[in-house]
Amino acid sequence: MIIAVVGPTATGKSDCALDLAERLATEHGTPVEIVSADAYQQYIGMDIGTAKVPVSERRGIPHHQYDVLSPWEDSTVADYQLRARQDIAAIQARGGIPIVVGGSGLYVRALLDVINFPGRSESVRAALEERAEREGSRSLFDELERRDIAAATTIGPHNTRRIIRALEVMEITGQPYSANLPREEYVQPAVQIGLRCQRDVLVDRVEQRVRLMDEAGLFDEVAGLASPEQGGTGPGLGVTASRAVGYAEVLPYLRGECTRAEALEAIAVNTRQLARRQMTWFRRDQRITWLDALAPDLVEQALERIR
RNA sequence: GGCUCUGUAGCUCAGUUGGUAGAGCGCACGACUGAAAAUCGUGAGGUCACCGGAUCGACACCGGUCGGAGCCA
Repeated sequence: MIIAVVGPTATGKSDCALDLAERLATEHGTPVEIVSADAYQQYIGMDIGTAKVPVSERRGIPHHQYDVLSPWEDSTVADYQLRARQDIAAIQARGGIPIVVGGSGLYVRALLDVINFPGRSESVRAALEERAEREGSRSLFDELERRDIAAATTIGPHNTRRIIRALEVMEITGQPYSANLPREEYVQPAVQIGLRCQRDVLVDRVEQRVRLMDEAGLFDEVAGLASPEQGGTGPGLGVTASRAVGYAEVLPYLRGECTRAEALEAIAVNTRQLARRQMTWFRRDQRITWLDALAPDLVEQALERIR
Protein backbone atom coordinates (compact mmCIF):
# COMPACT_ATOMS: atom_id res chain seq x y z
CA MET A 1 0.00 0.00 0.00
CA ILE A 2 1.03 3.57 -0.71
CA ILE A 3 -0.13 6.54 1.30
CA ALA A 4 -0.11 9.99 -0.22
CA VAL A 5 -0.50 13.36 1.43
CA VAL A 6 -1.38 15.98 -1.16
CA GLY A 7 -2.79 19.47 -1.44
CA PRO A 8 -1.71 23.04 -2.01
CA THR A 9 1.45 24.57 -0.66
CA ALA A 10 1.68 26.00 2.86
CA THR A 11 -1.00 23.73 4.18
CA GLY A 12 1.18 21.58 6.44
CA LYS A 13 1.65 18.44 4.38
CA SER A 14 5.18 17.75 5.56
CA ASP A 15 4.33 17.91 9.25
CA CYS A 16 1.24 15.83 8.74
CA ALA A 17 3.26 13.20 6.92
CA LEU A 18 5.84 13.07 9.69
CA ASP A 19 3.14 12.57 12.30
CA LEU A 20 1.52 9.89 10.19
CA ALA A 21 4.83 8.15 9.69
CA GLU A 22 5.52 7.97 13.40
CA ARG A 23 2.05 6.72 14.23
CA LEU A 24 2.01 4.12 11.49
CA ALA A 25 5.48 2.94 12.37
CA THR A 26 4.47 2.19 15.94
CA GLU A 27 1.13 0.70 14.97
CA HIS A 28 2.53 -1.61 12.33
CA GLY A 29 5.96 -2.12 13.74
CA THR A 30 7.39 -1.41 10.31
CA PRO A 31 9.55 1.38 8.98
CA VAL A 32 7.65 4.20 7.32
CA GLU A 33 9.54 6.42 4.92
CA ILE A 34 8.71 9.58 3.05
CA VAL A 35 8.97 10.10 -0.69
CA SER A 36 8.79 13.71 -1.78
CA ALA A 37 6.60 14.39 -4.81
CA ASP A 38 7.85 17.87 -5.37
CA ALA A 39 9.55 18.98 -8.52
CA TYR A 40 11.82 21.46 -6.80
CA GLN A 41 12.79 19.74 -3.60
CA GLN A 42 14.79 17.45 -5.84
CA TYR A 43 17.39 20.17 -6.20
CA ILE A 44 20.47 20.26 -4.03
CA GLY A 45 20.81 23.57 -2.23
CA MET A 46 17.27 24.76 -2.88
CA ASP A 47 16.25 24.35 0.72
CA ILE A 48 14.68 27.51 2.06
CA GLY A 49 12.69 28.41 -1.03
CA THR A 50 11.22 24.94 -1.43
CA ALA A 51 10.45 24.59 2.28
CA LYS A 52 12.33 21.33 2.64
CA VAL A 53 12.11 19.79 6.08
CA PRO A 54 15.52 20.42 7.67
CA VAL A 55 17.43 17.26 8.61
CA SER A 56 17.12 18.19 12.27
CA GLU A 57 13.33 18.10 12.00
CA ARG A 58 12.96 14.85 10.09
CA ARG A 59 12.69 12.80 13.28
CA GLY A 60 15.01 10.23 11.84
CA ILE A 61 12.58 9.39 9.08
CA PRO A 62 14.23 8.95 5.67
CA HIS A 63 13.15 11.47 3.02
CA HIS A 64 13.56 10.27 -0.55
CA GLN A 65 13.80 12.39 -3.69
CA TYR A 66 15.28 15.27 -1.76
CA ASP A 67 18.59 16.57 -3.15
CA VAL A 68 18.92 14.28 -6.15
CA LEU A 69 19.59 16.91 -8.83
CA SER A 70 22.00 19.78 -9.22
CA PRO A 71 20.32 23.15 -9.77
CA TRP A 72 21.72 23.48 -13.28
CA GLU A 73 20.25 20.15 -14.35
CA ASP A 74 16.82 20.04 -15.94
CA SER A 75 14.11 17.98 -14.40
CA THR A 76 11.55 15.74 -16.05
CA VAL A 77 8.60 13.86 -14.66
CA ALA A 78 9.68 10.69 -16.40
CA ASP A 79 13.05 10.66 -14.68
CA TYR A 80 11.41 11.41 -11.39
CA GLN A 81 8.93 8.60 -11.89
CA LEU A 82 11.72 6.13 -12.47
CA ARG A 83 13.73 7.19 -9.43
CA ALA A 84 10.83 7.52 -7.04
CA ARG A 85 9.28 4.22 -8.03
CA GLN A 86 12.60 2.61 -7.28
CA ASP A 87 12.48 4.21 -3.83
CA ILE A 88 8.98 2.91 -3.24
CA ALA A 89 9.94 -0.58 -4.36
CA ALA A 90 12.97 -0.53 -2.09
CA ILE A 91 10.97 0.65 0.91
CA GLN A 92 8.38 -2.03 0.39
CA ALA A 93 11.06 -4.65 -0.18
CA ARG A 94 12.29 -4.01 3.34
CA GLY A 95 8.73 -4.30 4.63
CA GLY A 96 8.17 -0.60 4.99
CA ILE A 97 5.34 1.75 4.09
CA PRO A 98 5.97 4.66 1.74
CA ILE A 99 4.24 7.99 2.28
CA VAL A 100 4.26 10.16 -0.82
CA VAL A 101 4.14 13.84 0.09
CA GLY A 102 3.92 16.66 -2.36
CA GLY A 103 2.08 19.34 -4.21
CA SER A 104 3.23 18.55 -7.73
CA GLY A 105 0.08 16.87 -8.96
CA LEU A 106 1.59 15.29 -12.01
CA TYR A 107 4.44 13.88 -9.94
CA VAL A 108 2.02 12.27 -7.49
CA ARG A 109 0.09 10.70 -10.32
CA ALA A 110 3.30 9.49 -11.91
CA LEU A 111 3.82 7.39 -8.81
CA LEU A 112 0.32 6.25 -7.93
CA ASP A 113 -1.32 5.78 -11.31
CA VAL A 114 -0.77 3.67 -14.38
CA ILE A 115 1.09 6.21 -16.47
CA ASN A 116 3.73 5.53 -19.07
CA PHE A 117 5.41 8.59 -20.43
CA PRO A 118 6.15 8.26 -24.12
CA GLY A 119 9.83 8.71 -24.86
CA ARG A 120 11.65 11.72 -26.01
CA SER A 121 13.81 12.55 -28.98
CA GLU A 122 16.19 15.45 -28.82
CA SER A 123 16.51 15.61 -32.59
CA VAL A 124 12.75 15.58 -33.21
CA ARG A 125 12.27 18.15 -30.49
CA ALA A 126 15.02 20.39 -31.80
CA ALA A 127 13.49 20.26 -35.27
CA LEU A 128 10.06 21.20 -33.90
CA GLU A 129 11.46 24.04 -31.84
CA GLU A 130 13.29 25.31 -34.86
CA ARG A 131 10.07 25.17 -36.86
CA ALA A 132 8.19 27.01 -34.16
CA GLU A 133 10.85 29.70 -34.29
CA ARG A 134 10.79 29.97 -38.06
CA GLU A 135 7.14 29.35 -38.98
CA GLY A 136 5.46 30.30 -35.76
CA SER A 137 3.57 28.08 -33.39
CA ARG A 138 0.39 28.52 -35.42
CA SER A 139 1.84 26.34 -38.14
CA LEU A 140 2.61 23.60 -35.63
CA PHE A 141 -0.87 23.90 -34.20
CA ASP A 142 -2.41 23.53 -37.65
CA GLU A 143 -0.48 20.31 -38.09
CA LEU A 144 -1.59 19.04 -34.71
CA GLU A 145 -5.16 19.90 -35.60
CA ARG A 146 -4.88 17.82 -38.77
CA ARG A 147 -3.28 14.83 -37.10
CA ASP A 148 -5.02 14.78 -33.71
CA ILE A 149 -8.02 17.04 -33.40
CA ALA A 150 -8.74 15.91 -29.84
CA ALA A 151 -5.30 16.86 -28.60
CA ALA A 152 -5.39 20.14 -30.51
CA THR A 153 -8.69 21.04 -28.88
CA THR A 154 -7.52 20.50 -25.32
CA ILE A 155 -4.08 22.02 -25.81
CA GLY A 156 -5.10 25.15 -27.71
CA PRO A 157 -3.24 27.17 -30.33
CA HIS A 158 -1.05 29.21 -28.00
CA ASN A 159 0.36 26.52 -25.76
CA THR A 160 3.50 26.14 -27.81
CA ARG A 161 5.30 23.96 -25.36
CA ARG A 162 2.63 21.31 -25.24
CA ILE A 163 1.98 21.51 -28.97
CA ILE A 164 5.63 20.66 -29.51
CA ARG A 165 5.47 17.82 -27.04
CA ALA A 166 2.35 16.37 -28.66
CA LEU A 167 3.93 16.42 -32.11
CA GLU A 168 7.11 14.94 -30.68
CA VAL A 169 5.19 12.04 -29.16
CA MET A 170 3.33 11.38 -32.38
CA GLU A 171 6.59 11.41 -34.30
CA ILE A 172 8.07 8.84 -31.92
CA THR A 173 5.09 6.56 -31.36
CA GLY A 174 3.41 6.88 -34.72
CA GLN A 175 0.10 7.20 -32.86
CA PRO A 176 -2.10 10.17 -32.03
CA TYR A 177 -0.99 11.95 -28.91
CA SER A 178 -4.36 11.36 -27.29
CA ALA A 179 -4.19 7.63 -28.06
CA ASN A 180 -3.30 6.59 -24.54
CA LEU A 181 -4.47 9.22 -22.13
CA PRO A 182 -3.76 8.48 -18.50
CA ARG A 183 -6.38 6.65 -16.52
CA GLU A 184 -7.21 7.09 -12.89
CA GLU A 185 -6.04 3.65 -11.99
CA TYR A 186 -3.67 2.95 -9.12
CA VAL A 187 -0.72 0.71 -9.84
CA GLN A 188 -1.21 -0.68 -6.34
CA PRO A 189 -3.63 0.08 -3.49
CA ALA A 190 -3.27 3.66 -2.34
CA VAL A 191 -4.90 6.17 -0.04
CA GLN A 192 -4.74 9.84 -0.87
CA ILE A 193 -5.23 12.34 1.91
CA GLY A 194 -5.80 15.91 0.75
CA LEU A 195 -5.15 18.85 3.04
CA ARG A 196 -7.16 21.98 2.48
CA CYS A 197 -7.99 25.18 4.28
CA GLN A 198 -9.95 28.35 3.66
CA ARG A 199 -8.47 30.80 1.27
CA ASP A 200 -8.03 33.66 3.73
CA VAL A 201 -6.20 31.30 6.07
CA LEU A 202 -3.99 30.16 3.24
CA VAL A 203 -3.27 33.76 2.27
CA ASP A 204 -2.10 34.46 5.82
CA ARG A 205 0.00 31.34 5.91
CA VAL A 206 1.64 32.16 2.62
CA GLU A 207 2.44 35.66 3.79
CA GLN A 208 3.96 34.34 6.97
CA ARG A 209 5.89 31.68 5.10
CA VAL A 210 7.41 34.25 2.76
CA ARG A 211 8.47 36.34 5.73
CA LEU A 212 10.08 33.35 7.39
CA MET A 213 11.87 32.40 4.19
CA ASP A 214 13.25 35.91 3.95
CA GLU A 215 14.44 35.79 7.56
CA ALA A 216 15.94 32.37 6.99
CA GLY A 217 18.12 33.81 4.24
CA LEU A 218 16.32 33.05 0.99
CA PHE A 219 18.08 35.87 -0.85
CA ASP A 220 21.48 34.57 0.17
CA GLU A 221 20.50 31.06 -0.82
CA VAL A 222 19.50 32.18 -4.30
CA ALA A 223 22.59 34.37 -4.66
CA GLY A 224 24.77 31.45 -3.69
CA LEU A 225 23.19 29.23 -6.34
CA ALA A 226 22.85 31.71 -9.20
CA SER A 227 25.73 32.18 -11.61
CA PRO A 228 27.55 35.52 -11.92
CA GLU A 229 25.59 36.22 -15.12
CA GLN A 230 22.42 35.59 -13.16
CA GLY A 231 23.57 38.00 -10.50
CA GLY A 232 24.89 35.46 -8.03
CA THR A 233 28.13 33.85 -7.02
CA GLY A 234 27.31 30.22 -7.60
CA PRO A 235 27.37 27.61 -10.35
CA GLY A 236 24.07 28.70 -11.84
CA LEU A 237 20.40 27.77 -11.87
CA GLY A 238 19.14 25.82 -14.86
CA VAL A 239 16.02 26.44 -16.90
CA THR A 240 13.87 24.40 -14.56
CA ALA A 241 15.29 25.56 -11.25
CA SER A 242 15.26 29.23 -12.16
CA ARG A 243 11.51 29.08 -12.66
CA ALA A 244 10.73 27.95 -9.14
CA VAL A 245 8.64 30.30 -7.06
CA GLY A 246 10.94 32.02 -4.61
CA TYR A 247 13.86 31.83 -7.02
CA ALA A 248 12.35 33.28 -10.19
CA GLU A 249 11.44 36.44 -8.26
CA VAL A 250 14.75 36.89 -6.46
CA LEU A 251 16.83 36.67 -9.65
CA PRO A 252 15.55 40.02 -11.00
CA TYR A 253 16.38 41.57 -7.65
CA LEU A 254 19.94 40.23 -7.86
CA ARG A 255 20.22 41.82 -11.29
CA GLY A 256 19.03 45.11 -9.82
CA GLU A 257 15.76 45.06 -11.74
CA CYS A 258 13.44 45.37 -8.77
CA THR A 259 13.47 46.16 -5.09
CA ARG A 260 13.65 43.62 -2.34
CA ALA A 261 10.11 44.43 -1.27
CA GLU A 262 8.83 43.96 -4.81
CA ALA A 263 10.52 40.58 -5.02
CA LEU A 264 8.96 39.46 -1.77
CA GLU A 265 5.53 40.66 -2.85
CA ALA A 266 5.90 38.80 -6.14
CA ILE A 267 6.79 35.62 -4.27
CA ALA A 268 3.64 35.92 -2.17
CA VAL A 269 1.43 36.53 -5.20
CA ASN A 270 2.95 33.69 -7.19
CA THR A 271 2.70 31.34 -4.22
CA ARG A 272 -1.00 32.13 -3.87
CA GLN A 273 -1.53 31.47 -7.56
CA LEU A 274 0.42 28.27 -7.29
CA ALA A 275 -1.79 27.13 -4.44
CA ARG A 276 -4.88 27.80 -6.50
CA ARG A 277 -3.60 25.82 -9.46
CA GLN A 278 -2.69 22.97 -7.14
CA MET A 279 -6.24 22.93 -5.79
CA THR A 280 -7.61 22.92 -9.33
CA TRP A 281 -5.45 19.94 -10.16
CA PHE A 282 -6.24 17.87 -7.08
CA ARG A 283 -9.89 18.82 -6.87
CA ARG A 284 -10.89 16.69 -9.82
CA ASP A 285 -9.38 13.50 -8.41
CA GLN A 286 -12.39 11.99 -6.70
CA ARG A 287 -10.25 9.42 -4.92
CA ILE A 288 -8.75 12.01 -2.59
CA THR A 289 -10.12 12.26 0.92
CA TRP A 290 -10.10 15.90 1.93
CA LEU A 291 -9.36 16.92 5.49
CA ASP A 292 -9.25 20.31 7.15
CA ALA A 293 -5.59 21.19 7.49
CA LEU A 294 -6.31 23.05 10.72
CA ALA A 295 -8.22 20.26 12.46
CA PRO A 296 -6.59 19.51 15.82
CA ASP A 297 -7.16 15.81 15.29
CA LEU A 298 -5.93 15.86 11.72
CA VAL A 299 -3.64 12.89 12.15
CA GLU A 300 -6.39 10.85 13.79
CA GLN A 301 -8.71 11.60 10.93
CA ALA A 302 -6.08 10.64 8.42
CA LEU A 303 -5.31 7.39 10.22
CA GLU A 304 -9.02 6.67 10.16
CA ARG A 305 -8.99 6.66 6.34
CA ILE A 306 -5.86 4.59 6.15
CA ARG A 307 -6.93 1.79 8.40
C1' G B 1 -4.30 82.51 -0.52
C1' G B 2 -2.90 82.34 -6.11
C1' C B 3 -1.47 79.30 -10.45
C1' U B 4 -0.99 74.52 -12.92
C1' C B 5 -1.97 69.39 -13.21
C1' U B 6 -5.23 65.58 -11.50
C1' G B 7 -9.77 62.23 -9.66
C1' U B 8 -12.31 56.10 -15.13
C1' A B 9 -12.73 48.02 -12.68
C1' G B 10 -9.39 45.94 -6.22
C1' C B 11 -4.33 48.40 -8.31
C1' U B 12 -1.58 51.21 -12.41
C1' C B 13 -3.51 53.67 -16.30
C1' A B 14 -5.83 54.19 -22.02
C1' G B 15 -10.09 56.56 -23.87
C1' U B 16 -9.50 59.29 -30.90
C1' U B 17 -13.45 65.84 -33.49
C1' G B 18 -19.58 64.46 -27.53
C1' G B 19 -23.37 58.66 -29.39
C1' U B 20 -23.69 55.33 -21.69
C1' A B 21 -16.21 52.52 -21.56
C1' G B 22 -11.06 49.41 -22.50
C1' A B 23 -5.83 47.29 -21.32
C1' G B 24 -2.20 45.20 -18.05
C1' C B 25 -1.88 43.25 -13.23
C1' G B 26 -4.74 41.14 -9.31
C1' C B 27 -9.11 38.03 -8.35
C1' A B 28 -12.42 33.65 -9.63
C1' C B 29 -12.95 29.21 -12.53
C1' G B 30 -10.88 25.54 -15.74
C1' A B 31 -7.39 22.37 -18.97
C1' C B 32 -3.01 19.71 -18.42
C1' U B 33 1.52 12.48 -19.85
C1' G B 34 8.91 14.11 -20.38
C1' A B 35 10.30 22.27 -17.58
C1' A B 36 4.23 20.81 -13.94
C1' A B 37 6.23 25.86 -8.47
C1' A B 38 5.73 24.86 -15.85
C1' U B 39 2.43 26.02 -19.95
C1' C B 40 -2.31 27.50 -21.61
C1' G B 41 -7.85 28.80 -21.67
C1' U B 42 -12.47 31.20 -19.75
C1' G B 43 -14.88 34.68 -16.63
C1' A B 44 -16.65 38.33 -12.94
C1' G B 45 -15.74 43.35 -11.49
C1' G B 46 -17.05 50.39 -13.25
C1' U B 47 -24.08 55.36 -10.83
C1' C B 48 -16.39 57.17 -15.56
C1' A B 49 -15.35 61.77 -7.50
C1' C B 50 -20.01 64.74 -6.47
C1' C B 51 -23.81 68.59 -7.87
C1' G B 52 -25.76 71.62 -11.60
C1' G B 53 -25.83 73.63 -16.85
C1' A B 54 -25.96 73.89 -22.37
C1' U B 55 -27.08 69.45 -25.86
C1' C B 56 -31.70 64.89 -28.93
C1' G B 57 -27.55 62.69 -26.24
C1' A B 58 -21.46 63.42 -22.08
C1' C B 59 -16.55 59.93 -19.09
C1' A B 60 -15.53 63.60 -22.75
C1' C B 61 -17.91 70.78 -23.13
C1' C B 62 -19.13 74.89 -19.17
C1' G B 63 -19.78 76.29 -13.79
C1' G B 64 -19.37 74.88 -8.85
C1' U B 65 -18.22 71.40 -4.56
C1' C B 66 -15.04 67.82 -2.41
C1' G B 67 -10.23 64.89 -2.59
C1' G B 68 -5.00 64.35 -4.41
C1' A B 69 0.09 66.31 -6.64
C1' G B 70 3.30 70.23 -7.71
C1' C B 71 4.86 75.41 -8.18
C1' C B 72 4.45 80.52 -6.40
C1' A B 73 3.46 83.38 -2.18
